[in-house]
Amino acid sequence: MSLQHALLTSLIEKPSSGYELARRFDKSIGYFWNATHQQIYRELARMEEKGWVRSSEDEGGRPGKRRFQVLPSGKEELTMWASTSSDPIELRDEMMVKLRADAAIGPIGLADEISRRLALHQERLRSYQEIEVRDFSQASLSREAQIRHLILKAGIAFEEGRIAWSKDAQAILQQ
Amino acid sequence: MSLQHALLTSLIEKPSSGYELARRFDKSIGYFWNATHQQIYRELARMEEKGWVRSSEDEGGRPGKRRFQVLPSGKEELTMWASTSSDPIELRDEMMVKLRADAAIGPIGLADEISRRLALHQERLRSYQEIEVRDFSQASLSREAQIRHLILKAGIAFEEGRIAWSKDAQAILQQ
DNA sequence: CCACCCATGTAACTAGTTACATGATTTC
DNA sequence: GAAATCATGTAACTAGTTACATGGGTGG
Repeated sequence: MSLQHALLTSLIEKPSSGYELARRFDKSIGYFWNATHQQIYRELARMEEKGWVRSSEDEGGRPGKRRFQVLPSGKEELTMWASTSSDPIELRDEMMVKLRADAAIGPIGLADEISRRLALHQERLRSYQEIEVRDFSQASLSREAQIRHLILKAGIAFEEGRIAWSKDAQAILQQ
Repeated sequence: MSLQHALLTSLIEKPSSGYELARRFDKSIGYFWNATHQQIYRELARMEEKGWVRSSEDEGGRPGKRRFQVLPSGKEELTMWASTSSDPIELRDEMMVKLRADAAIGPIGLADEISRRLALHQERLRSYQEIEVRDFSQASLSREAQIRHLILKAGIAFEEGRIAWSKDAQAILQQ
C-alpha cells in the first residue's frame, strides 16, 4: 500500500490538510502516483487510527480545516517500508489491448486515438521540461535536488519513449 | 474494464480454457496486462452471464475442462470498446515514492534495490529481444505481425528506458 | 447575491490480491 | 506411488473509482 507512504512523504515535506494534499497530488506527486480526494481522506483517517499522523484544527484557517503532521511512528514506518524491496511496476496499458484486438479482428481505426495520445504525451513532456529548466538547471545541486531531478527524469524519459513509439505506431496504422 | 476485453481478444485469437488463458497471461499478454487465475475465472463467468462468450466441456480433454469461445455479441462489444478513446496510463511506481522518501528523510540505502531492479529489467529486455528476433526479423511482415511487433517494441523501449534510468540513479545514489 | 473555490466527507461500486481448497492426470 | 502439473473454484480482503452531499468563504 504505497498511497499511505506517499502521503507520509508528502506530509514530512510539508504538513498539510487533506485538501492541500489532494491538490498537490494533481501536480508533482501525482505524476507517478495519483489519488482522488476520497482516497486521500480515507487513508489519512486510517493513518491517524494507527498513530502515524496527528491532525489539529488549523488556527486562523478555515473552520473545519485540519492540518496533518507525521508522528515518530509514521516516520519509522516510512523508513521501514522504503527499505523493503518491491517489484517494478507492470505496464498495464489499454492501448496495447486495443492494438491486439485490432490485429485479431481487423482494422478498427486506432490512428486517431494514437494521435490524440501523442498530443497528450507531448504536452506532458513540455510541462516536465519546464519544471526541469526552472528547478534543476543549476550547475551543482544538493543530494536532495539531484534525487528529485532523477524522479523527474524518469517521467521525461517515459514521455519521450511514448512519443517516439506513437510516431512509429502512426506510420504502421496509416499504411 | 479492460481485462474482459483482453480476454475476448485472447479468446478470438484462440478459444481456450481459463487455465490456458491464465498461462498465456503469464507470458505474452501479461507483459502489458497481467491477471491471476482467480480474476480470469471470475471475469469469464461474468462474460458468460452477459452472453459474450460460451463455454463447453472439452471432448477428449480432462473432465471439467471448459473451452470458451467468443459469441457475436462479444465480438461486437470488443469492437465498440476498442474504438472508444481512453486516457493513457499513469505511471504508478513505488520506486519514485521511495526516492522521494529518501530525499525527505535522508539516505535509506536504495542503491541495492536499484541494482536488483536493473537486473530484472535487463532480463526482461533480453527475453523481449529474443522474441523479436524469433518472430519479427523477416523483411516483410503482414499488417497483423507489424502490429504485434509494435506492441513488443513498446515493451522493449520501456525496458531500455528503465535500464538507462537505473544506471543514472545508481550514479547519483552511490555518491 | 451568485458563482466559484475551499474543505470535508459518506456510500456504493469495480478491480485486483491473497489465502485456501479440491481433485484428476501425467511423469518419473 | 509420489511429485508435478492440469484445472477449477470460494472467500475475504485491499485498493481505487464514481456519484452524491454539505457548508463556509471570497470576489465580482
